[in-house]
Amino acid sequence: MAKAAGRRGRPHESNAAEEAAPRLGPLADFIGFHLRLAQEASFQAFARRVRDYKMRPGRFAVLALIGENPGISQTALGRAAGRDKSTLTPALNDLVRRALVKRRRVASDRRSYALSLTPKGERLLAELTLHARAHDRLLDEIVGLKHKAEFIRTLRRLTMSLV
Amino acid sequence: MAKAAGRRGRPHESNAAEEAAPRLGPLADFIGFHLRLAQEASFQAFARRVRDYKMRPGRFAVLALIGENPGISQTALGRAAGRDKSTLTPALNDLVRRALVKRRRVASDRRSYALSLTPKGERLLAELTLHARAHDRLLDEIVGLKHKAEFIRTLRRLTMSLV
DNA sequence: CTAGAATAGTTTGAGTACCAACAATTAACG
DNA sequence: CGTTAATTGTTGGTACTCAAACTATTCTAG
Repeated sequence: MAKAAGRRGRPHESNAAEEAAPRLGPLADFIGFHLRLAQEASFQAFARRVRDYKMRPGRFAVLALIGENPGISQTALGRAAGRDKSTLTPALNDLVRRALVKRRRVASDRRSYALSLTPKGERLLAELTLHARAHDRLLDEIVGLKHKAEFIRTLRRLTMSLV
Repeated sequence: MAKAAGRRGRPHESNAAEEAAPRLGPLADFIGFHLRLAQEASFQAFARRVRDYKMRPGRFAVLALIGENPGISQTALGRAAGRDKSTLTPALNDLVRRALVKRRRVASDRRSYALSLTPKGERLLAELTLHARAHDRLLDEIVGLKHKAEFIRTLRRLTMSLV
């Protein structure tokens, strides 16, 4: 394997080692590798789409989860979004500063916050959701509507099983 | 003051807003959202597995791609790994410092480097590949061997189509 | 009632990512 | 040849991530 080494004289040909399509080797069969590439591609595509809102997929997910679960705590939000709670602190600071999210102290447990959207946050979420739907329709097309449900089930199985 | 300010002592209600399983709302149907969660879970699981080597999935992919394509340039490596070239500079600095990768100047194009593994790099790659295979066998089990090929094809389609 | 454990959120530090701007080198074309 | 354009890798700026250490509060034994 991996022959084609050694000759150093006149590299008149593919000297530059796989200019177009490098070999993936064992990587080609690794689910994790392709998972990462696909996730990054989807992430970038969505980020480009909503660039004007200064929102990226993570922020959108936070906004959507708060909108869907008013009163949720930061810790629970982190679990749902798959992010460490320490990651949410600056993100929420930003969203609160932009008057999209409200942090309300909870009387029964003064350690935690109850998060909710402001009317402005609701409006922005509604608008972003339209873009997100459009983005996901594109993904649907690529995945194929027939396979979508099964594909998402598989992704969820991975998420759940690996913790 | 402000002691008995409210009604305490009735915490049997699910006041804390979705403690166990928050609602996902529209997110539940978004491929990108589940893609991110699954990728992160797989990433973490692999990172835990090879923690002792001070290697993470991205570094492993870089090592594997160089091993598979000796002489590859940093730019081509970045494309293959789905990373910006500027991201690779510090990563390669580290790998060179650890004597796992060699940077060789190319006579025919003195702008670029030809990357290759050192013997030590080859050995580490071989060892890491074993762990990667074990990790991926776990993923195979979750995905189901029957669906693996189709699953990877779908991921590749996403990567290629979105660029 | 009180000491210790557990939990919510914040801070800090290291790592990783992109992009834009840059110097050095090479290619394209008159 | 010489001017201009493109490419390779690096640097600097910003952003996002986790994990560990920390503060404040609540829970739990005893």
